[in-house]
Order: sequence, then structure tokens, then C-alpha cells
Amino acid sequence: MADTTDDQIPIWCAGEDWCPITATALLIGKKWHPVIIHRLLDNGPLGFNALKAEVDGISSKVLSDSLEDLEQKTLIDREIISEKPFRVQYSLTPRGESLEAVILEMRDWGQTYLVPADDQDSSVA
Amino acid sequence: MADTTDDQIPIWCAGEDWCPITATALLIGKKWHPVIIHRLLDNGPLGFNALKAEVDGISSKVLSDSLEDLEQKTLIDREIISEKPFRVQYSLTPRGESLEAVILEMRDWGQTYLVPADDQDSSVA
DNA sequence: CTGTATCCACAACGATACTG
DNA sequence: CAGTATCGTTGTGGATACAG
Repeated sequence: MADTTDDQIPIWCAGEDWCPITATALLIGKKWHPVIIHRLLDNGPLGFNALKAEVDGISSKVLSDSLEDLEQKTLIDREIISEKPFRVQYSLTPRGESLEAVILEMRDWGQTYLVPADDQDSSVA
Repeated sequence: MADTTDDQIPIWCAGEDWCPITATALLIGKKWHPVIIHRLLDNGPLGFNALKAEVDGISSKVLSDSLEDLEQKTLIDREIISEKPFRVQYSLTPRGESLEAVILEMRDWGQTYLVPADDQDSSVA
């Protein structure tokens, strides 16, 4: 694949007991990671606070931490779009976008089998 | 798929900031959970140590802990198949089996995008 | 606006040992 | 065979405050 930036692909998946399932689980099982990717998938590139608002419930520290982690894994891309009023834009890399199938499958399963019981009076119909 | 008999759904998914993606991520993002489910999917019902061998790398404590968690979430079923030589059998519930699509999607993505040095002859050691 | 700095709480993981 | 008990380490998440 053609890399979009100066970043070379880090082999962050290395391990003795390598298992694609475990590796993927550790990647998207960080509570916020899949949601962040999903929001980016749905709303396109976003700034830090816009993303924070979309995710809803995450703290700055955790979002910052997650973003850094996702960037290291070349799943998202960080671009400075303005220096004066310092503005940043987070977007998905092709690799990040490729997670759509997994995320959607997770969402679908969650909606089907986890049953939001939160408001089952009207929306479940 | 018509399960429809499972009306006693435990609401272990309840939460204020409910999100099917997050909920599913927390469920299968426990490092070993998806692997356990996958092994059960592939090899059918297994005993404790057989499962431990299949997962490979997990400790008794963690497996026991994971199993208990998965059982609580009605994803796996524990059945005592022998009292004298104490034997137990772990199997997937319909709900657990329904995770196959997600697990497979994760595995597929991991194999495609995480690139196990296995395929490329890069012994990362 | 975009984050970092602390600090803390709690859960997860792991190794070892031990029991029925 | 099928776990439990312990203990310690690390990781993850969260609140608040502050900085460039």
C-alpha cells in the first residue's frame, strides 16, 4: 500500500503468541477506539473538541491518549490546518477506514444482542 | 435467526452513555475473550485445560476469570459432564455463536492489515 | 482551540503455588 | 482434571487544572 505520509508502518503487532484476533481485539478493545473511528467514519475529519463532542463522555486526557495511540498505529491522521488559531484535523487513514466492516459488525451485533434496555418503551418497536 | 426464546436478557449492557459499539468493544476487547470464543467456535465444546491449551499463553487464573465473565454474559455455557473424574465442558450459547461474524471480521482484518510477520518471513522475535 | 500535567482508582494480566 | 488463592505489576480511565 502507498503510505500517505512520512510515516513508515511500525510493526506494533509483533509478538510471540501472535494471533490476529487478539491483536485486533487489543486494538479496538480500548473502549473509546472503535467509537472514535466510527465517529470519524460518520462525520469525516474533525477537530479535537468537535471529536470530543461527538464521542461524548470522554475526557481530554483520554481522547488525547487514544488519538496518540491510534496515530501511532497509523489508523488516523493528524493534520494541522491552521497555525494562528491553532487548529487540527483528525481523519482516518486508509487503514483506519478499512476497519469500517469490523466496527459496523460490532455495532450491528451490539444492537441486536445487547439490547439497549435503556429505552425499550418506544424505540425498540 | 429466530431465537426469540431468550427473553431473560441480563442487562449487563445498561449504561448512561450507551453505545452498541462501545458495549461490544468492552465485551470482546478483553484480550482473551474473542480468542476463547473463536476456539470454541472452531473446536466445539472443550474442557478447561483443553481450552487452555487451545488458547495458548493464558494462565489458569485469567482463563477462569474470563470464563466466569463470559458465562455471566451468557455467551458461553458451562456444563459438568462427569462428577467422578470431575469434568466440565464449555460451549457457546446461541448468543456466543452469533459473535462469529464479528470475530471472523476481526480475524480477517487482523490478518490483512496487521500483517503477521509470519507471512512475510520477518522474524521479529 | 488544543492539548498536557498530575493524581488517583480500579480493573486486567500474570506467575506461582496450592486444593478437591 | 478443574480450578482458587495471593500478590504484584501494568494498563486504562477519569477528574481537574493548567498551558501554548
